[in-house]
Amino acid sequence: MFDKKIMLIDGNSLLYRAFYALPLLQTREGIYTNGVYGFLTMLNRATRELQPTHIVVAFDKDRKTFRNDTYSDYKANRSATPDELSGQFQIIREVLAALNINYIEMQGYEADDIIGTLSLNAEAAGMESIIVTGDGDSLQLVSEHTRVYMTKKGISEIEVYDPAKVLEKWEVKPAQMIEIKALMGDSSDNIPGVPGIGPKTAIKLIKEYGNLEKLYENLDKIKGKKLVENLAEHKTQAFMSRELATIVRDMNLEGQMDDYQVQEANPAELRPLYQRLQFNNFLNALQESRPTSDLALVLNPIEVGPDARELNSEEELKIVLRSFEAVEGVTINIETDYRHPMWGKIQKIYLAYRKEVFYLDMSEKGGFKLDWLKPLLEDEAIPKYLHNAKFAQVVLLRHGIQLRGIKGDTLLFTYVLDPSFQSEELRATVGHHLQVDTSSSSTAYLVSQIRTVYTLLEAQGAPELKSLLDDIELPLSDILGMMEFCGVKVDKKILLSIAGELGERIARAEIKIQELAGSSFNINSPKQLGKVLFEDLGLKTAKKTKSGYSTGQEVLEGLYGEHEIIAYIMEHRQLSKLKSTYADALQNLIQPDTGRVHTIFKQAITATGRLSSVEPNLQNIPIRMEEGRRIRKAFVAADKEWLIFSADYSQIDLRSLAHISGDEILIDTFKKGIDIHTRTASEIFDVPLEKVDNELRRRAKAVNFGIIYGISDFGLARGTGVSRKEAGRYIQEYLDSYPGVKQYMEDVVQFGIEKGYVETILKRRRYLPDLRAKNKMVQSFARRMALNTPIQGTSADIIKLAMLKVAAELKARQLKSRLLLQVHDDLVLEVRKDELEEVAYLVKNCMESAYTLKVPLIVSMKAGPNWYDMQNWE
DNA sequence: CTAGTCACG
DNA sequence: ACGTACGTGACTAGT
Repeated sequence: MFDKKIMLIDGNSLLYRAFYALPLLQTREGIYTNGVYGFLTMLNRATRELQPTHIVVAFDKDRKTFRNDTYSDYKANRSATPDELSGQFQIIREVLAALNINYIEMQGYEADDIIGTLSLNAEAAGMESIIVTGDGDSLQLVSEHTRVYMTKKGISEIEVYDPAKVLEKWEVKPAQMIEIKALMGDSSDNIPGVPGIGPKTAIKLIKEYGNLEKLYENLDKIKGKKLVENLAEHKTQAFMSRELATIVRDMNLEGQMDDYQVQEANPAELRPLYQRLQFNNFLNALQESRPTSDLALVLNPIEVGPDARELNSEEELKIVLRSFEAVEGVTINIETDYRHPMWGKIQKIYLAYRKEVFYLDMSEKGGFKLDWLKPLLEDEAIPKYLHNAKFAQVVLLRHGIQLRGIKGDTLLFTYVLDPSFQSEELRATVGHHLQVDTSSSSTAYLVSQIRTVYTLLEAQGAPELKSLLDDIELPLSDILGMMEFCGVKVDKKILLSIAGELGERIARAEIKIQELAGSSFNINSPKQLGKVLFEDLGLKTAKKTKSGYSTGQEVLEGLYGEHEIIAYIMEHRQLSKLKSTYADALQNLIQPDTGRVHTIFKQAITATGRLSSVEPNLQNIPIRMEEGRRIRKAFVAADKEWLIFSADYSQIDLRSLAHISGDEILIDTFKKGIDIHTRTASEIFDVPLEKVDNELRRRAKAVNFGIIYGISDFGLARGTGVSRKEAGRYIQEYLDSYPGVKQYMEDVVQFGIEKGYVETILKRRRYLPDLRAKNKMVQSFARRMALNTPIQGTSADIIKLAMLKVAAELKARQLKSRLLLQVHDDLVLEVRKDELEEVAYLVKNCMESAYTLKVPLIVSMKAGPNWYDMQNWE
């Protein structure tokens, strides 16, 4: 008896759990797979650990696949639609069929009911049951021969419940779980319970009285007036809740227990399925392994090893290094205590060579000297593989070590293959490409897999992407590393004085605002401000957000004439933004010993190929408004010998568009050096160039922006202030005037629909599966991205090329001047005064010749003692 | 940890 | 009928 073991899987809860636990995973064809992947991983793990003789998966048939309350979370956090979750249920069924695992669903019943019935039948047949689930509903089924195997913390941990464990956690017998639920309810299952009763009270009451009947018999003995009232008032609801919570255990199921015996899977069916889902590791397992059972086909045992071997002395290291064969290269990973290369202290270094991983304790007590590694790190001839090489490079630069011979970077490789993949984490990257659950993998294992991932990607990446990686991103990474290490000098005294002044003005505005409002409140709270404006002062409400009145700039501008207070609020907003984000925050990011701030340029974040900048973000230092622009006074040159120098592309996005679209009029305009917005105004408003006034030019400028962004009449109306209809006419006029652009817009969308991605001049891709979405809104979002990405991305490509040229030229001429920042169309350098002329000439040249477009690239330059006081330079 | 707001290209 | 301009990061309030 009880030597047979049936595994009863709650398909809904498990897939649901997996879906949320894993980052949204999508194949290039747009099939969502994270839920399926997580489900299979859990199935594997459970099978491996439990060794069942029988398996069944149960699905709900009458219940919605997800709940209303969580749907809104889901919508807010994930851009997926419900279709994509239910789509995954269908895929699971297909996979289960190929695995020859039975699944059951029955109209009018939930998965729990099927499981409840089967576990009872199993017991009668002398079998042990193990229920695999992601939620606690089935705890009531626990008995001597029925255990619950429940996933926790997403899917990474597992807890096994037997009667003792239930008692420990819930202080009652498994059968009493329904009484608890009857009182506390369960919003996810739409069980109301009794209001005001949560788990604590429910447990207390059931522990004392055993069940609802006894509880209500003794209602007069219960303490707490409100509690008794609630219990009395909701008596019917409590009993109804209990019924809802009770799992059916006597369904009429046709199958015999032995129908569910573990069987051989069908590789011929599995293979195309895994291919379509891009489950490469499962696929490999299919091809390579000589399966001992069907489940070995899905199983991909989590490899935790190899364990790292610790090296403690220079001698040991030398012996190991001697065994390295230069050509094969070595994998390196550096861990710091804080994830900023200029602030963090090195804690551990991992080296991996072939199958071995070595671990160096770099903490104080470890006593390992970084200098011992210097010969290895600086040797150009030893190829090195890293994940985020720039981080290691900058950390090492701080210790006077030049990391040379970087051959591969899995972060950048992952990015060029698919810029939408969001994660800088090595763990996530390895998990993503090798399709293994790395949640419990050791760092040593992850480091050992960097090389594996790199080789895998080399095998599957298109050649033009490999070239984008090797010729652009990898060398650029080195330049960005030097820029980060160099940093920009920031004068703390200037920031302090600006902050002081702003503080006073903010205080004055605050007093005035409170005077006018007649109450004291926090102006920085949109919620409180909305109340004051629209309730206390009774201003007419224009726009709403999810959670209340909108108090954004646009709304305030609309209210400008309505009340005196508005002007002060706008002033307060502006000033407190400047103070908190710039004047105050920047001070804390100055490195005390050098007086410089060291941003991190994120090279693998944006979907279009641009860089981004963090800690601090130096790509959004104010410039448009004079008030904020003054912040730039604090960004100063190193000393009297140096200048801040800035060179920016004029209209680079529109030039990219001219090139990509080949539109004759756009090309003509740029070739003749005519102001582009004036020309556009002349075209769409049908007036001669010299008759274009400021207002017409302003509108035309907005139209040009609209074109770049993937125009819509609504958006343009907002940008210009004209009516939506009027905006629609502008667009029509524009497309008639620029037929090349119109053609481009049609072509790029068509290309995107056919290939699944759009691309830039350097063949950088952005996958847009949503172009084929059924949901119109989702689709038109994707359409705008398809229109914008080649333009923005091409401009990003061009300035990256320019940076490579500039850096190479500065180095070749052995100039001391250096790149500091990139702000999308702007390069900022720190230039020695005696090099100014040469540098200006060289930078202009490199930028203008970075890539030969069908139109000229024009660069304008400025120089000065700080980032504010700049004079044009020619 | 999210939403609202606002700084930049 | 829907509800939109593209791409970022940081701060604050409030759950």
